This record gives sequence, structure tokens and C-alpha cells, in this order.
Amino acid sequence: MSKQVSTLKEVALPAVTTSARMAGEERRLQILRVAMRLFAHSGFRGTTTKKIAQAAGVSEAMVFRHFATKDELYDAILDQKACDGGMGDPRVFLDDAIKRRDDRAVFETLALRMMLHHEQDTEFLRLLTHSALEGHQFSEMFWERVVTDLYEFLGGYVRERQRDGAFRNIDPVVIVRAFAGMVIHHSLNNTLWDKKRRLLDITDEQAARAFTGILLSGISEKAEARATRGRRAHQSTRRVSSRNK
Amino acid sequence: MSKQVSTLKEVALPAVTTSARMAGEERRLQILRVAMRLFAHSGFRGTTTKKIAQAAGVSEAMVFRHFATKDELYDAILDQKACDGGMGDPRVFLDDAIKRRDDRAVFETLALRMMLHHEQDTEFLRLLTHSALEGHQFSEMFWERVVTDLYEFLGGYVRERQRDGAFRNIDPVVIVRAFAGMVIHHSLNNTLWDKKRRLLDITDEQAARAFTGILLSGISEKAEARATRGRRAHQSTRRVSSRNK
DNA sequence: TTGCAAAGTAAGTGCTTACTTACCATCGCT
DNA sequence: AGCGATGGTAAGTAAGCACTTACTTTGCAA
Repeated sequence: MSKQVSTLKEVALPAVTTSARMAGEERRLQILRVAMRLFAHSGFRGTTTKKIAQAAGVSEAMVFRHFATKDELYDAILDQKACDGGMGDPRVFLDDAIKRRDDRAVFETLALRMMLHHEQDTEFLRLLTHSALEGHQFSEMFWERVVTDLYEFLGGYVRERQRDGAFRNIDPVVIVRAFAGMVIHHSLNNTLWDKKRRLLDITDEQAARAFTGILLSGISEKAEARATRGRRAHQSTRRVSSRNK
Repeated sequence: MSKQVSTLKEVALPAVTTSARMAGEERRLQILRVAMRLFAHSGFRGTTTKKIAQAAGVSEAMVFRHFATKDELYDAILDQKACDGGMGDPRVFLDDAIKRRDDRAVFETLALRMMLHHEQDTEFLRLLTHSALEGHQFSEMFWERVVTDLYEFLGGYVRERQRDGAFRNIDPVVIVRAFAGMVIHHSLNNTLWDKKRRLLDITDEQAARAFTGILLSGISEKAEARATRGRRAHQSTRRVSSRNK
């Protein structure tokens, strides 16, 4: 590594050309959206109120008319993100699959929902990670509310299926961690590390199917469950995304 | 969520009480160590030169005597971390297991090595994540050098074992991603999100064994490979770490 | 048409930041 | 003893920060 390496990239986000005067609420929302983008990119400390104002095409004073402090603005953004919940309630959109005891559907739709959410709202993962690093309440709240809940819920399902004799007797929490690990790590890779997808370029559907396949084969009690499906789910999906070229 | 939530935690790192005059190189290393801790905690922008100086028990001017700029100090730290490589060369410490075609040993020792490294050098993951979020060269370099290399190496092994007929025909890159996901996500959880291990408290050995078990059963061609081992590797390891109480 | 509330700004305020300057203190060597 | 190299500091500086003040413009209802 050479000297003088660090040059934090400047994102010249083009000032939104909303020339005219805006209604109060409209301007408020616009500032919120703009600030969200900036906070997601540079974190709390890396984003100045001046930049926010410039990106919104107003003076700094306008920012402070709508939000008393920078903290308040940040919290307003996180509030919004927290209300989104993330991707909807798993208890709802997995209800059907769970009743049918369709393990593949349970894990695959969950994986897909998570990855799609992470992909369409890339700011979310960035805000969350920044928050976790900075020790901000948001990440703690998200953990306690969303993550804990998911572990409990999915862990419960796994436990049931173990009682059914369908899954091997592995600590359900470990299974959930393994599954979440594959999915979230993949999303984190795509939004943070390997945006160009140079190492692995597959669609979310392919990823969801592959991860689910590995996990289910990995925890299933019966060998039969493995052979049925998940056999043709791949064969060099690498660098052949439906999205690219 | 209530208003005015954000209060970035202040870490009152006690000033290192090294009263006396120090030799140049000694002081330099001390500042480096102290700064590493602070940068890992608060990132580049969140760490002031004043705090570094205070934590090292010297005046700010001393910091700038040893490092011309804050950037140079940061780079010096990342240089050191990068030279550590991370955890040693997998091609070396996996050599034996690979020659024996001992899949379990290959994945388990790799997982363990990674997790132990992450645990004993928690600053590493934090620095890396901060760097990735801030778009710093360090993360890119790490990606290109270490990560890409690991994918290639481990992917190569997987491909061989597929030719042997031992593994199912899944894209090797996907398999590596799934494996890395479980391991890294678990480490990230322990160092960033759930430091108290409230959700899952197992030793690195247990985690390595469990993840390897799931992965290998998940990708093995033969049903026999599954039953042999990995059967008794757990049964509610939750909340019973050898380290706690 | 006018009046007035709300949208908007220019130019600050005081504090913090990275970094500097000009000076003192102490160690080790002859 | 004494002196130069080196460890160390107090007190800056200019730029940048979050936030304020005092003021101007504009849409629109009566």
C-alpha cells in the first residue's frame, strides 16, 4: 500500500432542480429524501447540513426550519425506515407455506423477500450498518424488534419440523443464523463490497433457490428430500444474470 | 420511536498513563495502537486527532510529529492490518486437509481460523466495514487481494471434489458464498450487533462445526457422508458457552 | 388590492477541526 | 559540564461545522 491513500469519495449529487417555491410539507419530504440518500452514503458524521441543503436546492436555514437539529432529521429518516419494518411481516407472507409444511417455499420466499428488499432499498442496509458502527439506537431497535422476532418465528418453525422428524436435531437458532448468514451476507456483498458483481452475478431468485437448496439438504433428516429438487438449480450460473447483457 | 433519539455513545477511553518521555519509535507505535482502537470504534471522520492525542497521553502536536496528516496515520494503520493478511494463508494451513480430501477438515478449520481471527482482532472487521461504507481504498484492496483469492482457491477445491463425484453440481462460487456468508455473518453478529450474544451464544468451535455440517450435508452427493458425523454436534448449544458463567 | 402568513435567504455566531509555529525539557555523549 | 539532537508542549490559525438572526419574497384569501 502506498502513502496518502485515503481519499473519501465525494459524491457530487446533482442539486435537485426544483426551482420554484414549494409547499411546506412538500419541501419537508424532499429534504427528507435527499438527506436519506446522503446519510446512507456517508453516515451521520460524514453528511453536513450544508450538503443536504445544497442537494435539496435550498439554503441551510430552510433545513433547520423543518428540522430543529441535524439529529432530529436523522431520527425522522430512521423512524420512516423502521416503520417500513423492512419487508413486511414474515408471519403473514409465509403463513400459507408454513401451513402446508412446504419447507422449500418457506425458506425460499423468505430469502427472496429479504434480498429483494435489500436490493430495491439499498439505503436501508447502509443506514443500518452505519448505525450499528456508530452505536446508534436505530440498529439496537431494529435488532430487538425485527431480528429477534424473526429468529423466534423461524426458529419455532424449525423446531416444529424437527418434532415432525423432517429436520435433523440441530439447534434451531444455529440453523436460522446459517440461513440468515447466507442471505444477508449475499445482500451485503452486492450493495457494499462487490457492486459490480464481479465475483458472483446471479439473480435474487437464483440465489434464493441455491441457498435454500443447500440449507434444506443440509438440515433434512431424509435423504430423499434432497434428491427430489435442487438438482438442476444451477450449473454455472456464474456471470450469466438475466439482468446483465 | 421517540424524538431526539440519537446520542452517539462517547467512549471515554482512559488516557494511557505513560507518564514519562518515550523513545521515538515506541511513542509512534503507541499512537498507532491507540488510534487503531479509536478509528475502529468511530471510523475515520468520527475520530479526532485531539481524542487520539488525549488517549495516547500526549499533545496533538506529537501526533503530527509522527504522522504528517490524519490520513497518513489512518493509512499506516490499514497498511499494518493489510499486512497481517487477516489470518494467514489458507493455501498453507489447509494444505494437509486438502491433500487428504478431508472436506470436513478443510471447511471446519477455515471457518474456525476466520472466526478466531475476527474475535481476537475485533478492530479488523470494524475497520473493514467502516472502510467499505466510506468507499476507502482499503476495503477495495482487501476485496481484490484476499477475498477474490479465497473464492478462487476454495472454489477450485470445490470444483475438484465435484469432479471426484463427492459434491453435487452446484456453482462453486455460490457454495463459497454460502459458506463465507454463514461464517462472516456470524462474526459480524458477534462483534457488531449482538455483542452480548443474547440470541446465540456458542463457541467458535461449535459454530465452525455446525456450519460445516450444514454446508457439507447440503452439498454432498452421497447420503452416507451426512450420517457419519455431524449428528451429535449440538442439541441446544444455545446460551451455554464455555466462556459465560 | 392589499395584508399577512409562510417560503425563502444572506450573513452571521461561536465552537470544533486538522494542522502549525515557536518555544521548552531532557537525555546521552564527549 | 555543556551541548546538540530529540521528546514534548502551549498557543495559535484558518477552514468547516451546526445552528441563528434579521431580513426579503411570494402566494393567496378577504
